[in-house]
Amino acid sequence: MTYSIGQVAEQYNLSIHTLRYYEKEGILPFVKRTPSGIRKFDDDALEGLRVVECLKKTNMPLKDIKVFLDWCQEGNGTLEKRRDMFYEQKQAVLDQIAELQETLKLIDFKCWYYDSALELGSEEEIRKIPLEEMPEEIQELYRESHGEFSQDSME
Amino acid sequence: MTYSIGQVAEQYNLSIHTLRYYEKEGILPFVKRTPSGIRKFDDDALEGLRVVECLKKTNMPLKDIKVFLDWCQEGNGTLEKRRDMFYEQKQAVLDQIAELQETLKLIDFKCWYYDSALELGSEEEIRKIPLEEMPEEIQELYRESHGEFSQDSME
DNA sequence: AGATCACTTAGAGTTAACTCAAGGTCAAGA
DNA sequence: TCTTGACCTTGAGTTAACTCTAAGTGATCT
Repeated sequence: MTYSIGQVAEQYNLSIHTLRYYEKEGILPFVKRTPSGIRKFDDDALEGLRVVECLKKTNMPLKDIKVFLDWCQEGNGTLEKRRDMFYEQKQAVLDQIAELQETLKLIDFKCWYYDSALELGSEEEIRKIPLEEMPEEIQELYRESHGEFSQDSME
Repeated sequence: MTYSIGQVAEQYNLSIHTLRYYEKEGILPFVKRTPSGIRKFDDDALEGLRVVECLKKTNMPLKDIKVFLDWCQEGNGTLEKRRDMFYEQKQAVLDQIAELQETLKLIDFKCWYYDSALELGSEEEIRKIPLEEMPEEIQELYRESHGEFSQDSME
C-alpha cells in the first residue's frame, strides 16, 4: 500500500509544504516516486516519518535527525552510533521531563498566589503574608522554585 | 542590593544581548536605570526575570509572556486573567510531560532494537524476528509507540 | 592623562523551521 | 476535449529568538 503526499500530510497532521521541505532537507530518504515524478509513501517511508516525528517531539533539531537518517542509509557499520544516539536522546528526554517538573513548582506556587490574591481582593494583601504563615506545601513550592533566596517581592 | 546587566547575565546564564533584547520587547518591565542610563536590576527585577525564565521553560512564546507582564502592570483588575493563565500553563506543562513520556516508548523500543541488532551483528537479523517472539515488555513498547499498525519494517 | 573595561544605542545579520506563490504537469471525470 | 484537482519545482518570504557590529559614554585603575 502506498500513499500520496496529501494523504500522508492529513494522517500525520503536517502540511504538504512541510513534507516537501523535509524531503529537501534529507529527512525523508524512504520516499519513492512514480515514473511521472509523484511522491509515493510506502510502509518504510511511513515508519521513517514516525521516527522523525518522534525525534522532533524530543526537540531534536532537523539537522541532527538527518545525521541519524544518514547513518541508517550507511548500513550496519553505524549500528553502534545509532544505538548510542537513542540512549543519549532518552537521557535528554528524561532531563526535559525533570525540568518541566521543576517549573511546575513555581507555576503551582503562582496558582496558589493568585487564588489567594483573588480571595483577599488584592495582590497587596497576599504580599503582606510572611512566608512562615503560608501553608506548609506552599512554603515548600516557594523555596524549591526560588532557590536559596530569602523572601523578596513576587513579580 | 542591585546588579548590573553583566552580573545578571552571568547569574542567569543569559547573554547581555539577550537581556537587552528582552527589555526592548517589554519582557523586563522592572529594570531601573542610573542617572547616566545604566540598567540596574533590583530584587523586583530579578523576581520578574525568574518568572520569565520559568515561563520560557514551559515553551511559552515571548509575546505571550509580555501579555502576562502587561497584566501585572495593570494592577488588581487583571488578577483573574493572571490566575487563569497560570492554570492553563500548568495544564500545558502537564501535556508536554505526557507527550515526552509517550515518545519515550518509541525511544525505549529503539534502544532495545539497536542493542539486539548489535548483539546479532546486523539489522537484518533483528528485523526477521516476528513481534510475538520479542520480550513481552518490548512488544508493548512497540504497539504503544506504533498505534494500531500491524508490524511493518522499522526504519 | 591615558588606558581599560563594562556599559550604552541603533540597527543589521543569523538560524531554524516552516510557509507560500508562481507557474507548470498530469490523470480522471462530464 | 475540457475542466478540475492534486500533484510538481524553484525560489522567495516569514517568524521567533536571538546575536552581533559599530560607534560611543562613563567610571576606575596606573
